[in-house]
Amino acid sequence: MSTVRKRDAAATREKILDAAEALFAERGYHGVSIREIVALAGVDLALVHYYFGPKDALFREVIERRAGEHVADHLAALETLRAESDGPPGVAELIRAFCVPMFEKMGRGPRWRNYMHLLAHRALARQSEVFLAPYEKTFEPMTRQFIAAFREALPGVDENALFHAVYFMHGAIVYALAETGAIERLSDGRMDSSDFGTLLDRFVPFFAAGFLELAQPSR
Amino acid sequence: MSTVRKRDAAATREKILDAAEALFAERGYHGVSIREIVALAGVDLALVHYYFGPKDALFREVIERRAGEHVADHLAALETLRAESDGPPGVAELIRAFCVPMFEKMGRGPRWRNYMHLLAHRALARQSEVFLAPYEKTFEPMTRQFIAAFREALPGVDENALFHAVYFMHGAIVYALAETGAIERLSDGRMDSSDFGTLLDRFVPFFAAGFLELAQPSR
DNA sequence: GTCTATATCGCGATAGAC
DNA sequence: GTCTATCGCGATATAGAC
Repeated sequence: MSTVRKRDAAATREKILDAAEALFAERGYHGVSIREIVALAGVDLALVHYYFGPKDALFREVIERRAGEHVADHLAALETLRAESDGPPGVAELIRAFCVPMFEKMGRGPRWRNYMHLLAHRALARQSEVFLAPYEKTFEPMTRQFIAAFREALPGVDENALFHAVYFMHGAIVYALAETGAIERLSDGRMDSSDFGTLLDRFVPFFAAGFLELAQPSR
Repeated sequence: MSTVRKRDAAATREKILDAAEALFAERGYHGVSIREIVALAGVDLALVHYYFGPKDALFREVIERRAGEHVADHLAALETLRAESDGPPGVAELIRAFCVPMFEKMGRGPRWRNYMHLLAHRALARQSEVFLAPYEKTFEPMTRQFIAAFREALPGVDENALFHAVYFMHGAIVYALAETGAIERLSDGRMDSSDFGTLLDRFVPFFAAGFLELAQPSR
């Protein structure tokens, strides 16, 4: 009996988190009410407060549910790359290791895709939003490790220029992950924002050329 | 007398639009109430409906107030470039003409800066948001003109690859315009997201290298 | 753990005096 | 053109029955 109760409890929690994830990804924190979340989840209104407390705590939990695995995937990709390389990994490999863990999750199914949409949307939110801080603590240390690896790959390059290059790359990734439909509209439907395989094949050489330009200006 | 009335009316309208612009840029459409807007503007609650009607119409008006001038600046930059060049403009010049009209506005004062923050935030919003359509009609034709110019500058390059390149560049611009504080945090305060002069000097060669890679793959 | 019922508040919108 | 007053609704949150 208590086992059944426990399993139901876990299932209820997940149903709420899944619904919240989908709706927050679609319309942002303020654009979604708890009532809409429970309607989509098929659970009672009061259960949200029972499991998660106030709305902002629910929002944080939606991100934190997947953030650990997400960041671990990035760090594992960097580790693998270092283990396989003689000497410091090259720029193209680092770019690939930085974006594959994100692009790959877009194909894992609707839940991970909603999570990535949510992260992309959140990446453009301004600092003042209360619920941003915990996220930054998880993701920024990972980004710093990649920046350190880029520094090794491009010795002698101005440090601030390198920060800017990573900044440019991160912006492009975030925009692609958001899947706003911009590329479908601009290409009159001939391209597909969810084709992250083709996107990756173009992304890596494009940004590698930019990073290499830092080390060897063409004029 | 009626002149005074008219001038006051226009001033009231502007006060509401300025306050709405600042708050929508900070927290998005759903994160701001009309009551907060009138509090910041120092005008009466009922005047918002008198001048603009419902909340979503006010939001559209905030964007449309500046969108015309903004888009015209882009097109003028492209025209100037074409007039000054023998033959089709080069890739670096096109990149500069595409991003200068945006970066430049960040230094024009807080109102234009708020408008750009709002556009950046909005660029990541998902299609379903009702109030996106009019904006797309204004900006997409301009973007198409730049894409056509890039196509002339890089004859023979795969068209979809070119779309992706513009997509990457646009993502990086949007992220920079949002000024989320990410670069300050990652650089431990040594860099400044509002220094668009330095950013531009790095942006142009970085992305020019990426575009040129499309035409001359390094391997 | 779940659901009913409700407290309390702030929202967008508007009617009508001035 | 501006302001007072208020309507009706839906929001978050919670107390308490089951």
